[in-house]
Amino acid sequence: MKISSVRGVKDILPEEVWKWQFIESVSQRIMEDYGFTEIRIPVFEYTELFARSIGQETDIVEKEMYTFQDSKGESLSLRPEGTAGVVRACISHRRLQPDSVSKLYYSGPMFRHERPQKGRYRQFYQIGAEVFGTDNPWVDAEILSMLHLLFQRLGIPGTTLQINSLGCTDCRPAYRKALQEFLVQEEAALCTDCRRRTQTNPLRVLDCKRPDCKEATQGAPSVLASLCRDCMAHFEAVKEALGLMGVPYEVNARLVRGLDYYTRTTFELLSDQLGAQNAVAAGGRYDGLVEQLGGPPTPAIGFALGMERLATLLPEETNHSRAKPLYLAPLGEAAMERVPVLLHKLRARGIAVQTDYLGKSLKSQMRQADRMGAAYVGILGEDELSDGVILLRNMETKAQTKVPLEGFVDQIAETMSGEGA
RNA sequence: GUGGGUGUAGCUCAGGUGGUUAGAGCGCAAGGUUGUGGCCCUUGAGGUCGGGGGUUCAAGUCCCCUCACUCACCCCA
Repeated sequence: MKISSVRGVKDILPEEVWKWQFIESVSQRIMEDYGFTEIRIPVFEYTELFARSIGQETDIVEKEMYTFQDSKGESLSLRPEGTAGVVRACISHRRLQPDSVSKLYYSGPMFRHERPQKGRYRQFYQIGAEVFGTDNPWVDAEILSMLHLLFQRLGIPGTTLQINSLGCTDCRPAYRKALQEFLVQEEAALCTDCRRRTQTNPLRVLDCKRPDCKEATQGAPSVLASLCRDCMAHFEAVKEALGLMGVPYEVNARLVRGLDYYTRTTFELLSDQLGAQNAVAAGGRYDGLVEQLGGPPTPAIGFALGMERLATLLPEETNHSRAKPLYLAPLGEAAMERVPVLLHKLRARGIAVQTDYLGKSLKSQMRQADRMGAAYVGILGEDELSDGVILLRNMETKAQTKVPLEGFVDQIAETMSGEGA
């Protein structure tokens, strides 16, 4: 029986895995520098957690979660995103104290049952970060500057940062109502989806891609114009800080987020090279979520970035070269018998060394050594064995020297460290 | 969930109007040097032509179904 992988998931093969390692190591470094520490949370939670945080009415919860019952009949779901779990963990462990800030990051697979598409998989990897305990607008700007720096370090070209503010519980309801009234009047010009959204989630109509809908909502009231004084001041401060730091951005008053918990600052980092799935990173403030999930009132902000999307944007030349190994080429059975112990001693000294296990010809072994980028090849044949030496070939200069078997490990350790290999 | 495109060796792809043993390049393996890499040359391995059904004397090629991939809608990182 031929077994295949599940639809919408993919293997990250050895040729490509460097991209994930690179993204992980660079972002980990930056986030640590910004004062974030890692938290590792479960891949599944009670379904209710996601329903209450992301929003019962959202598509993610309504039809995209991998939900199942365990043997006790509890409804569990594979996480469709990371923020809910992080918030839950912080509440569970009572880590959210008044007047203190905590900064956490996470990474790992998320699961959503969507139709697979370019940059959209059913198991996909995200890196995310959250700041709890302050609504200081400088922190919003700090998060954005961190993303800006991250993309710079990764060498990702052609991205733009869009920001918006969705207001708070004081000012958003009024805006929502005003927008709804406007949309009802324009209803004739809207697509069927947008007519439905007018009732369920009017803000999303602003995000519709259809030209007709865009046209019809040209004159729609702007969120930004309806912000209360505090939200307005907050948004102005974020923009000012970004300006002072030289982080380029665009204000997009139609930028709306899909998850219900967002308040005030929201943002997306868009790429011009990804087709329809063009959001590489996105996030925003969610000042009400912690309390809503049963924690103390705690303002918070965070983001998540999609690793697959980022990986496709990485310039190929980013590929880092790994340390050039030593290749041990035995010839004949007597020589091959000496190999295991020799390998062990070399590796115990921290030397990267590889060998042939198939008893191939020297020519084959040389080819193989060349392919794996070996710096040196140690040839051990009958002649060498009887002389008690190993013939050490420098693959770059082609120079060959006889090294006594006795001191081989020490000598090669010195030779290879001397070249920073 | 809805539409469009595509499915031939590990990879990238050729295979007019259906007609004998299905091809190339790259990659892989062996050899060209009695024990020596990159270039070059030779040879070789590797394919139920996504799967199933149908039309036909004959199907990789036509028809139907199905699955997968892909792009867009939708949704979103």
